[in-house]
Amino acid sequence: MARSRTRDEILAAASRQFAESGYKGTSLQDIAAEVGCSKATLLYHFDGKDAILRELCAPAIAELKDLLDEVGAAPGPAAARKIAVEGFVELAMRHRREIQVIYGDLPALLLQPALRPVHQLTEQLHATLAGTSGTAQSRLSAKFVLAGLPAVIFACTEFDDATLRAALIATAGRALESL
Amino acid sequence: MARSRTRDEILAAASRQFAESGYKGTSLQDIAAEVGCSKATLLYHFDGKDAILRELCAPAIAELKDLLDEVGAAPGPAAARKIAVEGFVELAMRHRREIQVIYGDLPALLLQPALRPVHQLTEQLHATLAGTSGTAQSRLSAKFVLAGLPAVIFACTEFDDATLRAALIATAGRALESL
DNA sequence: CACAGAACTGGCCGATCGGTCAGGTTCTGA
DNA sequence: TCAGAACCTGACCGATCGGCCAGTTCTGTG
Repeated sequence: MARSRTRDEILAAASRQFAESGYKGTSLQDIAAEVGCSKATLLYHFDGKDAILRELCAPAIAELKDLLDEVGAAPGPAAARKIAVEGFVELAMRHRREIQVIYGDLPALLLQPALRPVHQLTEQLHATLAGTSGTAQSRLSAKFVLAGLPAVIFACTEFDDATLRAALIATAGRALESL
Repeated sequence: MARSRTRDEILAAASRQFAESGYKGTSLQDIAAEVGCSKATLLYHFDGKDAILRELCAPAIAELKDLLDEVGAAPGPAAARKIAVEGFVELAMRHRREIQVIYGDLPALLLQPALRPVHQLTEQLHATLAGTSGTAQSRLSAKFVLAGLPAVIFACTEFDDATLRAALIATAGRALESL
């Protein structure tokens, strides 16, 4: 995979800047400046700005897909919801920046080719959290949780991971417990 | 105030496009095209792109300030929190698009001159929701609610306002009730 | 040492960005 | 009737965007 040191540094700088300034708000020149190389070097290692975003988000998107497979194999709706919440918290914490980039710039960023699969995956996750009842209240709580989790995970760097994980699962659980 | 019909149409188009595509993702040309006028006309009516954003968000920001004054005059922490949640839901619903623009693009958009006051106001709101205990859990829940509310309000156009308002207050209340 | 291929760069491209300006048109009140 | 205000526009500006390419430097191998 990671074939060159410069290539990794480009991904790292892009991750940081995309999360901080947004995809549109970050130029190739900005990334190149942080890496300490020329803009042409970025385009030597990647097929374009979109390709950088795609490769950056690929692991997170793949894990999101795995999570949904796991959710699909759950014995019942309650178990599915539990897996979805805890799994998403875990996933979002492992990929803080990417999740921030993806979920922080919706819906504008969803039009980006690199994030094509995300929309469907998010819809599935939403459906799981909302449960089978399909009431307005349940769908709304699900959206609430899906929006709140990434925002908090990115914003809260002050807590250690264990504390953050436990608190998020508790808060999300309370928000969803109307069902 | 609104001195011309074209001026209002510019604000309406800008509001819609900023919310849909983000501030950076919307060009003056895009707005002009929707209005059906030239780009120069936008800059005749406004001092620049930033001025459009400023005027667009001014009412929402003013109401946010009023809300915080009201919160400050509450008899106790519990009452303050109740006023904050219900007031913010009401405010965010009345200014769906603007709230989406402001809260949907953080933190990149906060650097925009037009949104200078927003950061401090948001901090105050956060402090109110978190309460005086200052525990990690309470601060985290507060951020969770502040991120979730705007996202849901913008995303959920399927429910009537009364349903939405009631459900949001209930969900936010549950998320916060660890205190 | 020679050489192939990977890594990297400066310079350039067309497009588009926000913004300016001179000038034309339309509205309005004395 | 007519001057001035209000309104609107096409043409243009410098800056910056993502992307491209020819050419140079680095590096590992026979």
